Amino acid sequence: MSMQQCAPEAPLYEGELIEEGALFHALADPARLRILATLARADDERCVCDFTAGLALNQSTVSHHLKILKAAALVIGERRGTWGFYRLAPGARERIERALERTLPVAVRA
Amino acid sequence: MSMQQCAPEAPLYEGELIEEGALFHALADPARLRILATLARADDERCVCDFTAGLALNQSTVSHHLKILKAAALVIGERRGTWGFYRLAPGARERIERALERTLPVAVRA
DNA sequence: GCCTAGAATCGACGAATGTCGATGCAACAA
DNA sequence: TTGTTGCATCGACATTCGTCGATTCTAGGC
Repeated sequence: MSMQQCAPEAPLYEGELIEEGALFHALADPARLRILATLARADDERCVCDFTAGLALNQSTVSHHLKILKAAALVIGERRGTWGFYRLAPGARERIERALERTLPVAVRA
Repeated sequence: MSMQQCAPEAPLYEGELIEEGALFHALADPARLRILATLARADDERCVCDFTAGLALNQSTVSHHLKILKAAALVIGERRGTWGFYRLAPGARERIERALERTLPVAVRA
């Protein structure tokens, strides 16, 4: 018996990471990332019409992506009059960073 | 005319963010996140059999997820003898952090 | 040689996703 | 009132995704 052994019983990381997966899922689309990147660089809010004009996508598709980002609590939407305005949700980046930290902690050695 | 105005011409963020979206896509599944979390907490590599045993998934499904993580350059796989071993790719976390930084930069005000 | 075991690949399936066109809705303009 | 405009919602479609069973491949053990 000279065959290389694999450790007899090595358990997996216990966490389910379901919420983390859902959060990363909201980031798994270029159009949504571009919306987030625009909002992150805006001083304040941005009009929905900017996204429908700037993205090469149908208006209903843009609305669909905004809904997903809102459901993930990454953006906050508000309607004033005829126009809709969106802004980055407070702590959006921190939530992503924490999800990443729970998955791939910086402290490699505990 | 008292209607609230939306800025006349506000361009979007220029980046395409396609690669970033693909990277986040690889993270958009709890099983893959759990594999990554396990590898990140391992001193070294882990046997594939640990994942097939620990995840409530078919062996072919686990292999499929490992292939996706490998294609995203988040893990490195090696086969020695009968067993397969995977480890976290060097700089995996840094690549994710940079993708996040390109999307939601920390420096809110340029 | 033959047989076994771990892992990757293939084929198929249902479910979810991204996209669009059409419709609905709310608010303003005339 | 009627008409218009911006956005959300609905219905449908093709594509992708996650999952499984079966098969293939490689490497050891006999």
